[in-house]
Amino acid sequence: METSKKRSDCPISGSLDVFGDKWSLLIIRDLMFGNKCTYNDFLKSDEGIATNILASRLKGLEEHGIIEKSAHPDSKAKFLYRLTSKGIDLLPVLMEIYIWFDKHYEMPADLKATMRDAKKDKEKFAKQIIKELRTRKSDNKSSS
Amino acid sequence: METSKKRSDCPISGSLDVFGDKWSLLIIRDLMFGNKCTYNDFLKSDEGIATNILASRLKGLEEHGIIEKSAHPDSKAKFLYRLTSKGIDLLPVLMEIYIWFDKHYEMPADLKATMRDAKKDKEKFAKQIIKELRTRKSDNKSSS
DNA sequence: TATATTTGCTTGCATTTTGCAAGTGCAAAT
DNA sequence: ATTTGCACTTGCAAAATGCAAGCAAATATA
Repeated sequence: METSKKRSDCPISGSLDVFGDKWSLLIIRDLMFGNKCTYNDFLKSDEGIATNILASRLKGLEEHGIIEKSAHPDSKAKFLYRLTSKGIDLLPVLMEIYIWFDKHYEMPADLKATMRDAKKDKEKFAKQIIKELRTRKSDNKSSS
Repeated sequence: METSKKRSDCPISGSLDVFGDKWSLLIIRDLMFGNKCTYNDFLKSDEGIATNILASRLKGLEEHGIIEKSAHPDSKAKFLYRLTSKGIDLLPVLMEIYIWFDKHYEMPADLKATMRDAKKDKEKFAKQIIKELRTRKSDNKSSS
């Protein structure tokens, strides 16, 4: 299971116990930037997460209070996964990873412009994203 | 081995392919804040990394250009591991993880004061750390 | 209304990664 | 000359991951 014991008191170590695996941060990315919010949305991501792993990661993230699961307004067969405010607070971490990657690797073309914005004024960029995340709570278009 | 193929073109995914496991970021932490620089230094960290895993992670981080291995000035039996500038560039990522953790969990007492500083002026804090990392290249006291 | 499809999973099993203990070779200290 | 320290490697058990199939409830389709 994913309710593992903590390895030390170190904040980095403790954080890794929450999202330090190959998949959790990708789910968080999908929720934050990918406009994804259902199980099948996550399954369809480019990296190709296995369905059992996805289930276990969603459970873990929920247990750690990073995401929350709720009824989907469109259908009883669906569920809505959303970032909690604790999850949204990971935005700066994600942003710094993007910035690091941008500096040392080839950035996908469609992200280059966004990255320029983000680097120009991190605070502003973050606020914009957070605003979108909040408004997304009320509306819900799950079109690809 | 650790020369895994990339899962997608996504920067988050690509970054995780470099340091997205349970141990790599802890090694980077030790190099960045722990004043550690030898194999045994890393082995002795609180989390208790297994020696074979440590070896494989060091190899991976070196292959990815995050750290570099060199002769230890004190002894031919030792090696010196240091962050490259690419590795040092991960400082903002680490800092944001600390800040996130500080907000949502109990911070170890000895880090609270440091965190206050870091949050007050991130740039300044980062520059200070980087400065220390650079000067550390010339000197080298591996006392605990 | 009956059937097919979608959705969000679970289960079983093979493969891979991890963890643990022991061992190895070279350097350095005693 | 022998022991100790350092940086690993090796072998094997345990755990995590990946893959394919299955499954129940809800919804769409005929």
